[in-house]
Amino acid sequence: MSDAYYIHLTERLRELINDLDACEEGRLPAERTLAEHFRTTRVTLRQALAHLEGEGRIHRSNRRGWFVSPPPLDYDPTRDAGFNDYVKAQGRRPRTEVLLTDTRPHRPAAEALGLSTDQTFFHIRRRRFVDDRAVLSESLWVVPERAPGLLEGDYVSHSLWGQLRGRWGLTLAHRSLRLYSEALRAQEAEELGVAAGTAGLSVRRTIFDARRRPVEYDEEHWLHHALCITVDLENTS
Amino acid sequence: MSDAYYIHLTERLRELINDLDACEEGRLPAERTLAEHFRTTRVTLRQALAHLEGEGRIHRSNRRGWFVSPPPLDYDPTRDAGFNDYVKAQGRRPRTEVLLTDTRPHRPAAEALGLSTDQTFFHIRRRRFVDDRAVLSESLWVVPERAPGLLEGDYVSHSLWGQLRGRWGLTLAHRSLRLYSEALRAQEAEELGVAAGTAGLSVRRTIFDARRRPVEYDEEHWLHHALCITVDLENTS
DNA sequence: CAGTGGTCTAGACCACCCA
DNA sequence: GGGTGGTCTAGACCACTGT
Repeated sequence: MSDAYYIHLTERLRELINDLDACEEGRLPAERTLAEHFRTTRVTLRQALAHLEGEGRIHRSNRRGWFVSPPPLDYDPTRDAGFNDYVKAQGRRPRTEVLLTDTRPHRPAAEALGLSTDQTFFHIRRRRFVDDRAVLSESLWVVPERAPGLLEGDYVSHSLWGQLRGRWGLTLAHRSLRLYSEALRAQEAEELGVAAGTAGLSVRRTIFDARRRPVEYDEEHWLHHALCITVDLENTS
Repeated sequence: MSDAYYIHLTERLRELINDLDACEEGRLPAERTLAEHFRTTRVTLRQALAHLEGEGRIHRSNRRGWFVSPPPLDYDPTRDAGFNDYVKAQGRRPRTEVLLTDTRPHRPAAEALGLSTDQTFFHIRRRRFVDDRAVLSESLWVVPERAPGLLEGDYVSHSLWGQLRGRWGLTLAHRSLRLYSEALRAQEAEELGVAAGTAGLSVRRTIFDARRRPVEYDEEHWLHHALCITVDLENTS
């Protein structure tokens, strides 16, 4: 039924968003204001907003309101350019917050890396921002034998992978990626300032060095429209 | 607010889904029936269903009802194993329908491949099923000079890439992928039997041969929870 | 034609954010 | 404390699917 009112509403809101985008303040008016303006109810209005959210045109910050979404970030998970580098290269402003570090076993990491389940890891959990919007919550588990003293280092402002190569001479030779569309769970959602159940994209990486020794396992949870994944391959057939 | 009723409902429905999953018929009862059973309204019930849909536990076929979702398909877009092969390898049943073939210019393909915009292509549009559920709508544009006579061949039951290698001796040496979370547009949604705006995953591929000649460009639109993308890389740092 | 999901109304109260 | 989004009610009619 393409003549549903919320479809029409979606198009009208799209125009509004384009106008807002030109302005500084990319925030939409209150739902009640919009509903009144378009002579409909909040339910129908929210249906249209949800539609635009699904397209990645707008997003909401939990209980704060609706905002125009910036263009997605290009991201190549197969390259080890640091987050800071590729965000800056796209004219955006990166920021990283470390939420926690510890040393302990972690079953999924152990299984992915083929280690025994009581293997301990250096664990880093952090949150990353683009232009002051939290877009990524991630956890890394590094095999301590590969990078002794890692947690004493400055693993935030410098690229972690750069350090693994530079300080410990590791070659990140074998990498396995898994990408999956998900609904963000309570913890990640809270860290990213969105409602639980918001659409996300999960990236899991398992890395071995040139001697096939396990190096690292990590899980990334992205706001799903914050990124466009790109991969360039040469001669891998 | 984790004590919202729809959250509780979500958990109850999750149990119901697990039970249904064991049975043959993976269809949920009617919304009105469920709403009455849980002593709530359809609005609230649908909120819980939408939550589970976002998690990929259930999906709907437009106006037909809600169904338990099967596990996602593992898919490596960097390998050129045919769809039929890797679906079967996972114990699932593949099927392909050709929706249309023609020969004409296509601007996005031309731009991606670095050709002039009046370049014509062999165009194939098809729909692919896993266990009789339509999960993928795709269009391919092949440079005619690379594969003369392609559209007369049996490009359906055999792997297209296999033919490019076998019949025309092409090496698919340089590949560029773009993955993006999207909302399915009217045409793809209709082909997949879902409502427009349903969450999807878009995969775009650009391929050059060993001599860097343009070979093919394609766009895939997947139901977003129908697949888990996996990529294995060796020594690419 | 009966039953289903899709859309919509006109309200209401609550939890949280920010000034 | 005022305003915001988040949740919820109790209905209604429409469009489509399947028999």
